[in-house]
Amino acid sequence: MNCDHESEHHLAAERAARNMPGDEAIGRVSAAFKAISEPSRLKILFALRHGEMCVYHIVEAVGGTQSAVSHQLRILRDNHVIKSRRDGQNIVYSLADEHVVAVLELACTHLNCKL
Amino acid sequence: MNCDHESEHHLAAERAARNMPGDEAIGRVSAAFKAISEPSRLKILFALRHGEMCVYHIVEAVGGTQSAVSHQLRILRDNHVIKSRRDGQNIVYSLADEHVVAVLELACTHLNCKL
DNA sequence: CTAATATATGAACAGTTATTCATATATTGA
DNA sequence: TCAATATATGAATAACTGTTCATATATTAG
Repeated sequence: MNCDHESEHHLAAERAARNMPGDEAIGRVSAAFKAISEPSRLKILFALRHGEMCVYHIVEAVGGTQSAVSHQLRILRDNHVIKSRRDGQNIVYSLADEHVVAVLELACTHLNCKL
Repeated sequence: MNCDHESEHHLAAERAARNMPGDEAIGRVSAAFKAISEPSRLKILFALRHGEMCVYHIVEAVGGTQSAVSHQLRILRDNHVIKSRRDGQNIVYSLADEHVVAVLELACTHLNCKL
């Protein structure tokens, strides 16, 4: 039921268990990646790479209904992937910081997707 | 029903729509992020940062049943997040490449998680 | 203040997904 | 070949999540 317990792998397993982030950290990272993993939300992020936009224009860029986009924006903002500011009647959204761009570009490089 | 159509935002929206990756690319990126977004699979990735491991030791490091871990490993491998090789009776798993480490570290930096 | 515009939100339904259980496949040693 | 070990997988259920619809809130113009 067990394989070699003196092996390199066993040592790696011990180190891994000892250094495993707590559930709180795992949960936050998980939520962030989950937020950027849905196709409709990914489209929003790819759209916002071209500059900040209000909701109406995001809808224009990615398609779908205003309600659906608004729900998705909330999830992205709650997970610190995008940020928002009010400008008169509009709420203007933009990517939270350069980390977001970097992660998207890394993923595209890794998967051979053209940006 | 429309806000300023000559604004910067409108131009950004046009550019965004024009340069939006196709559904195929969006789907691949989405699947990859979805793969690394589930807590149980994230734990596997954090574990594998300490070196390649066979299934038994991954189970040891992350907890859960052998079956559940095996299902998760399949999803990670299908999405090119991890790779595997056979070594006798064991299948040894490891992170696919440095992109994976980089993405995890970016996320942790962004979210102020200690690694 | 009122109407119009822009955005957000709660509830409900539909589709997706992680886990469990039982079982199958593959490799090794005897 | 047979038994033991290591890993994978199909089906089923339970939990989660995205979208829609209806409606609410907030800002501005008049």
